[in-house]
Amino acid sequence: MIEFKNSKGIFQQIGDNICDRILSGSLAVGDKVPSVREQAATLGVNHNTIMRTYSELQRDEIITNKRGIGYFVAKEAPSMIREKRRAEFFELSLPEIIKQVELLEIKKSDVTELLNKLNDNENK
Amino acid sequence: MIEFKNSKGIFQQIGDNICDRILSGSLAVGDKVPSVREQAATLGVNHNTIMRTYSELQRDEIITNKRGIGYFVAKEAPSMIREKRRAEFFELSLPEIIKQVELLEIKKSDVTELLNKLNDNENK
Amino acid sequence: MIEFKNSKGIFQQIGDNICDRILSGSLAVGDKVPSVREQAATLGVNHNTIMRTYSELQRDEIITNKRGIGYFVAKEAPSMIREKRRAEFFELSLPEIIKQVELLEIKKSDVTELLNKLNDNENK
Amino acid sequence: MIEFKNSKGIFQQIGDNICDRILSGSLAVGDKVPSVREQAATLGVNHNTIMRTYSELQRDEIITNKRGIGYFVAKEAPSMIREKRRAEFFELSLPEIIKQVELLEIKKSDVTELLNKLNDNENK
DNA sequence: GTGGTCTAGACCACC
DNA sequence: GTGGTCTAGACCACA
Repeated sequence: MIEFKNSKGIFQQIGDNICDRILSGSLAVGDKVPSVREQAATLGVNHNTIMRTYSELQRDEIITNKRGIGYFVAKEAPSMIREKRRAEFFELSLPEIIKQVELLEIKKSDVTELLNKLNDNENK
Repeated sequence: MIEFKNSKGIFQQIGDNICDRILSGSLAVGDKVPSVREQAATLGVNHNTIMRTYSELQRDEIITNKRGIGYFVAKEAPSMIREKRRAEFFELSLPEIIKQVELLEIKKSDVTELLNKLNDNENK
Repeated sequence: MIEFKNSKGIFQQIGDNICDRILSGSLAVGDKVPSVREQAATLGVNHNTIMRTYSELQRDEIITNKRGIGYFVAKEAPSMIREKRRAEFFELSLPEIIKQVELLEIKKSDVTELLNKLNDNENK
Repeated sequence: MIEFKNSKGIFQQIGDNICDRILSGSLAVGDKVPSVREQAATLGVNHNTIMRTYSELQRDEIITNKRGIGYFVAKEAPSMIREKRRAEFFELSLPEIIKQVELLEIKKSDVTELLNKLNDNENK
């Protein structure tokens, strides 16, 4: 799950992963996130790396810290993450995709084919 | 045009830029690309940086080298670039987009709206 | 061991040397290779030179990189090296030898004499 | 015939080629070698490059210069070239090949197969 | 501590 | 003039 040779930092990949789980509901508001040591052991990573991940998530008010007990998913976490990501999506990701499709003369059908899968999801 | 504080390295941005120019036809197959030191002076960067750019472009068979003369746009450069970028698109960009659309519950209409512009391009 | 006036670049000789050590087993799969700067200090060369060596070895999938930790001998390294060198042998070295033997009218016996030593190896 | 991206200099490749032709008899002792300008035009190379080739061949007493007339294959050229190349062959090329065959565990049959072609040549 | 990038400047071989 | 390699030293991000 962790790509050691990715362009993003490992601490960031882990943070993204936690955000993903919060969005998908696999980590609900108020849930305790794995402890630093536990998380480090699970992922086979230095605990300093996890510390940085949690520190930044806390700074972004996505998790909160109760001293001596652990970190917990903040009340507003899902909406904050969704807000932030939507902004990134519409301002960065999507325009880039559009540009690529035009420049590379990619067939619309190749893209819509994959989008149709999403239609099914919306009907769920 | 070159962003010095981008996440991508300068040498890579310069390479991307050259690829763009090849795709757009501003640099045609067989054309001589600016000499290493000339390019360095033009862009205000070190010649080693350009060397790295050119070396990687040569490795990807986008430019070729004639000893003592310079670098030239390779015969298969446009197709190589297109192929490389398409691979990146379908393997990296698009899956990421799909994932985001699902996770953020973005409306299909918001995406298709932008795709419709591409229909126009196909009719050209 | 490193020849500074050789036709091959220093960075390449160092790479060849590492490959030799992998083939001979002195560097085993999964082993950490010396850190860039440590290696540089050991060999008395610049760290950029080692960076180039390691980058190319990584590109050839002979070593892999774990961010912030170091470089490690890749799983498929020995077979990759053997494959690469065999290709070089049959495509470059051997044809050159054949050409010389023909052109110089060298006696077959002079060559087979040395090849017979190899018979012994095969019987091992 | 000329590889622009070879490790050997172009001037050297051209010289090697001329030596090859002298060995094979395609250029006989006393023959006039192509003029600098003619050779340059034929190979699509700068005439300075040819000048360097001829200068070095002259220095090695493989060709001689008659001012205003041209360059000619020297009397002792074939034997000199053969001598030089044989030395290189037995001291450099062959030992390297032997080393490779052992290290890469290349089958003897793969090598002898190609050597057998030489037997046929010897019978000519 | 690790790698990664860039600069500045030097030196070389080749065309 | 061209590319190519190496050094020395700096700065940064990441673990």
